[in-house]
Amino acid sequence: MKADAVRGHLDGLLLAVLEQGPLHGYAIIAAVQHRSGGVLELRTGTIYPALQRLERLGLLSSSWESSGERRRRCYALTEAGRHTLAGERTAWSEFTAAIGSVLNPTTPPPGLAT
Amino acid sequence: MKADAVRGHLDGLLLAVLEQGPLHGYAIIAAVQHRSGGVLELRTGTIYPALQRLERLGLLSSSWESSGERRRRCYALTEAGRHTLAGERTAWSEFTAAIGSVLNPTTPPPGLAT
DNA sequence: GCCAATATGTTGGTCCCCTATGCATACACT
DNA sequence: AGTGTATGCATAGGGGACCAACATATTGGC
Repeated sequence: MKADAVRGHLDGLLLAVLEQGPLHGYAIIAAVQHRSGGVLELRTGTIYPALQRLERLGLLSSSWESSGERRRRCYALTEAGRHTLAGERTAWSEFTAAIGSVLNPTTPPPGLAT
Repeated sequence: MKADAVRGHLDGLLLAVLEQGPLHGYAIIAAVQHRSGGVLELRTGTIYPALQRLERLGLLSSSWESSGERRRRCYALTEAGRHTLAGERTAWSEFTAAIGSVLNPTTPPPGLAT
């Protein structure tokens, strides 16, 4: 998987892994990597600005968790985030359908048993 | 479909529509639009530089078609292009599998009958 | 004391596509 | 003859998004 692959789909990934409960940045990286079968390895320089942006947009809310442990900024999905996630899923299926139908057309090239 | 959607997948689209025969730039735009069900509308400022780049890479070869008509630069897949196209298709399926498994995990969220 | 793992963040750079623009030819309509 | 529309190729400039690299701090093992 080329390094740049998630371009344009990062927001959906972040929202999706937070659907099942709040996580902090480092754990989000691990969650995405795990759920993608080890394929997607996000960088800190990628997700921290993205998380801040999503919080600015009101799709996430954050809080510091410091009790007994190392300080962690935990992000949780807001209602708006849940709604946006649903939209991202729809957009994803439309996107894959569009690209897929060009890349692998259902109309086969001529020449196989007419 | 957001304007920027094809980012990172343009090469595959161009190679794919040229698989069934040579086309010129304007026809490539029409072919992509048609095969995507009208969803993907590439711009000339997008594809002409891309076609030149793919030719530089040896994946396409071009020739001017001027006989009796308006001048057209027709692009055709080379053997290397055909090979790259196969790779793009593999990469595409890996890509969709990776993003899809994060966006729509097969492991459902806990709380539905065990 | 040192190093690895955990954890959050910023900075600079690059790539890639889009918007906007320009130019040229063919054809229909008036 | 002039105008408008469709066809056709091409470049310039801009911006967004992600990455690589770096900076900092704590925890725990050796």
